[in-house]
Amino acid sequence: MTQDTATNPLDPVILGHCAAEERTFTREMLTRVGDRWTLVVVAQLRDGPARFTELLTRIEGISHRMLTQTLRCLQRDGMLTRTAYAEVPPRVEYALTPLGRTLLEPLAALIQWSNTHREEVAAHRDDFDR
Amino acid sequence: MTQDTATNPLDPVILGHCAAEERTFTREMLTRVGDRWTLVVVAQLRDGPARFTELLTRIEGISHRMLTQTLRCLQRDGMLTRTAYAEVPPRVEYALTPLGRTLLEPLAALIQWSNTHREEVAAHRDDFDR
DNA sequence: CTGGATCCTCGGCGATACTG
DNA sequence: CAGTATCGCCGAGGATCCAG
Repeated sequence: MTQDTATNPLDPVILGHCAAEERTFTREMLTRVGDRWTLVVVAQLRDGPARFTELLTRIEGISHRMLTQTLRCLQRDGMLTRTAYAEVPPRVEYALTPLGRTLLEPLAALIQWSNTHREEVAAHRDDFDR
Repeated sequence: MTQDTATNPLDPVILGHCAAEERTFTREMLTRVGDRWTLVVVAQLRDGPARFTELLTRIEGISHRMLTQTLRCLQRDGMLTRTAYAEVPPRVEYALTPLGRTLLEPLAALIQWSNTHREEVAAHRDDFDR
């Protein structure tokens, strides 16, 4: 490969100087993180497991359908676990896995960025809209 | 618990313990970063300015319409500059601003994460789909 | 309570045609 | 060459109903 592709992660992934699999996966992850509910769900599980209805209640605005879908997606990727208890009525608990937690760290950096630059961006927008 | 809420950016932003403005803006930024073209455009400008058609050619799959839209969006936020030269035929150059470049840093962390954990996630998926 | 399946709407995006 | 406006399609996602 080219010499510096290893040093800056942006080069290989975004510019295409790497395996198609990696590019695809990275795009997929960015899309995930950028979608409406993934992060909210993950954040809700950060301090401990929660049940389905519990999440549905706590997360304002999410629909039944999207919660299911988001949970399945995260579960499939090994970001969270689903534990069904054989009771009536059924009880299901979702919990973040260690892998799921590792994602929170790089995300924090991005969130930090947005907090730091919010006003600067807002100023640019006002200027542009004038 | 409560004491470390200030140190972990995830708490205020995602969990809602902060100003609505900040939450909204953070969501907006995550959506931006997660959309199909923003990062690709930014990456293309990383090594220097480029013209409209140049970008259109280099970025495989992007439509005329989406390139315009993506560029306007980034320009409005002060992430890039648009310079039109009074010539015939017209020439317009787009260039990343310092603000735009600062965004690349936290993004690299996320991209790094996806590279590191790609195979692990893939394994989970295979397992789940079985 | 959990979660699948179905229907239906709405908005994003590509294609295209048109201005400066 | 660069950019806007219009149209039409397609799919994401909400509402709802059914099942275990």
